[in-house]
Formats: sequence, C-alpha cells, structure tokens
Amino acid sequence: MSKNNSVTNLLRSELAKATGCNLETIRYYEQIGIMPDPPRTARGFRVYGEEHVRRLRFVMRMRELGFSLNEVRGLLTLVDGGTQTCAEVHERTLAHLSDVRARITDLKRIESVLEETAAKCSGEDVPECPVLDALSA
Amino acid sequence: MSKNNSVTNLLRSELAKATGCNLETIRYYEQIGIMPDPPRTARGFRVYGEEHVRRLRFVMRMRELGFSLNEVRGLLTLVDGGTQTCAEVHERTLAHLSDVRARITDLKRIESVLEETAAKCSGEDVPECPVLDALSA
DNA sequence: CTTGCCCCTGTACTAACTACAGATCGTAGA
DNA sequence: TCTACGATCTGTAGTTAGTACAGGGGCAAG
Repeated sequence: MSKNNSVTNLLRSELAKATGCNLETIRYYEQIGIMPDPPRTARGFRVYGEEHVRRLRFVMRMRELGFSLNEVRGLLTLVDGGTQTCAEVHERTLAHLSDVRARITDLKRIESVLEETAAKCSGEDVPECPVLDALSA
Repeated sequence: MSKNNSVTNLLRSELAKATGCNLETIRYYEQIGIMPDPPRTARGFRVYGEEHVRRLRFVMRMRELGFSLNEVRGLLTLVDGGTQTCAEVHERTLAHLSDVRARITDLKRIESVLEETAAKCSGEDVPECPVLDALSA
C-alpha cells in the first residue's frame, strides 16, 4: 500500500511557480472542482505531485485556447473517464474551432468599421466631431 | 418655461423596444451613470425623450464595436464636454483599433493550433486520445 | 522574545449584464 | 364594489474567471 505515485512534493507556491499559474487561481480551481483537493501536510499545507502539475498545465493550455472553464471541465471528465475519448474530443475541438472562427469574423467586421471611422477624422482640434456624428447615426 | 425639448415620451419598455436594448440593461446603465436618470411621471414611471434614444443608440453602437463601458463613459464625457473632441476621439479610436487587431492575431494563433490538433485526430473511437496527449504536453 | 515570512481561511471586488422576488398602482371585468 | 391582471417599480442575487485583501497560525532567525 505504499504511495509512490508522486515524485515531486510541491507546495502551492511552488506549483504556481512551476506552472506559471497564479497562486490564488489554483485555490479557485480547487474550489470549483477543476483541480482535486490535494493532500495536506500535518500543518495543513497543500502538497502537489506530478499529476497535479500535468492536470494544471492541461487546464491552462485549454484556457489559453479559449475554452471556458465549463468546457475544460467537460474535457477533463473525458480524460478521467477514458471512454471513447478520441471521437468526443475531436468533436468538441471542431465545435470550439468554429466558435473561434466566428469570433474572428466578428472582430474583423469591427476592425473595418473602426478603420473607416478613423479615416473620416482629420485629427484636428475641431469641436464638431464628424466621427461621433457618424457613430451616433 | 415650457419644456419642449423632447417630442416622444417613451416608457422604459418602449425605449427598450425602440432601441433593441434589454429593459434591465437600461436600468443598469442608469445605475452606473452611463445613462442619466430620466424624469418620472406622477406614478414614478420613467419617461424618455429623443435625447435618451440617441444616447442609448450611441452606447449600444460603441459596445458593439467592442468598447468597454468605461471607454464608452469616456467617449460620452467627450460628447458632453464638447472640447477638442475630434482629436481625442481619433486617438481613442486608433487605440481601440490596435486592441482589436491584437485580439484578432491572438485568435488566429488559437485557430491554427486547434486546426492542427483536430487534424491529428482520426475521429475514431480509440480510448487513447493522441489529441489530449498533444494538448497536455 | 519578537519580527518576518509563508501558509491558511473567508470574504469582497471586478465587468456587464440578467433574473427574480415582492410592492404598488390603475384599470377592466364580474 | 370587489377582484384580478398587467405594467411598472425597487432591491438583491447570480453569472464567468478569476484577483485581492483581511485576519490568524506557526516556525525560524536575529
């Protein structure tokens, strides 16, 4: 019954340093169940192992890619469950991809409106601003 | 002393319908000072005029263009103040434009990562998922 | 022995709304 | 006249993804 599933024993601040994740964010992830409650030392300090590092890195990567915490939660249950994982993951990746593409399209529209707007303006110190008028219309 | 500065007298629900803005959002904008407290009827109902419609439309347009409520607040003080407006507006528009462009660049990076990731996956029902492995790494 | 540091906990704050509970008021129908 | 309905009003809480701060405990060095 010897527990040798974790090699490194990290405190919370060390996990934060190791992953680049904010200290408080780790606690937050534990509160909402994205990260498991880690074991504690006799003094009550959280102790993390390799598996926590891996899981947190995964979460951070997914967040970077724009997945919401709920989506990340979903992906994690796939990881944890391990059943027909690949097809599901593929599907969710594609769904998220189309989401990202929609946001890009949206931002491009905004970009061109802002470009037009800026072009209309001479940049001089005129009290009457054609840009504001254009935008209000 | 006759007040004829507003032609239309709209209730809140009518302002909402006229602008497409959510009813509750209007109250919220009043709470945070984006919209002014409107005059009331004897029964305490809010009454809006043309100037409210115009202002709310402006706010909505700016929000659509991705300005934060704080930025909108700033633009509104320029509108209200009316001093050296144009140069300032030009500047803020450009600042926001570069912001939008940065977000586009970011999303494009995410897009290509997701594309690569999805391409790696066959979409078959394999329990071991190369995508998840790739994403964790 | 006291100062400082690191850890702990709980709570409040952010943005930009949305939603719901409970009060009131005027009018329309029975 | 009584009651029900619809519209408005107010205040408060929930959402997402964290960040920040207040207050308490224990260990170690000076």
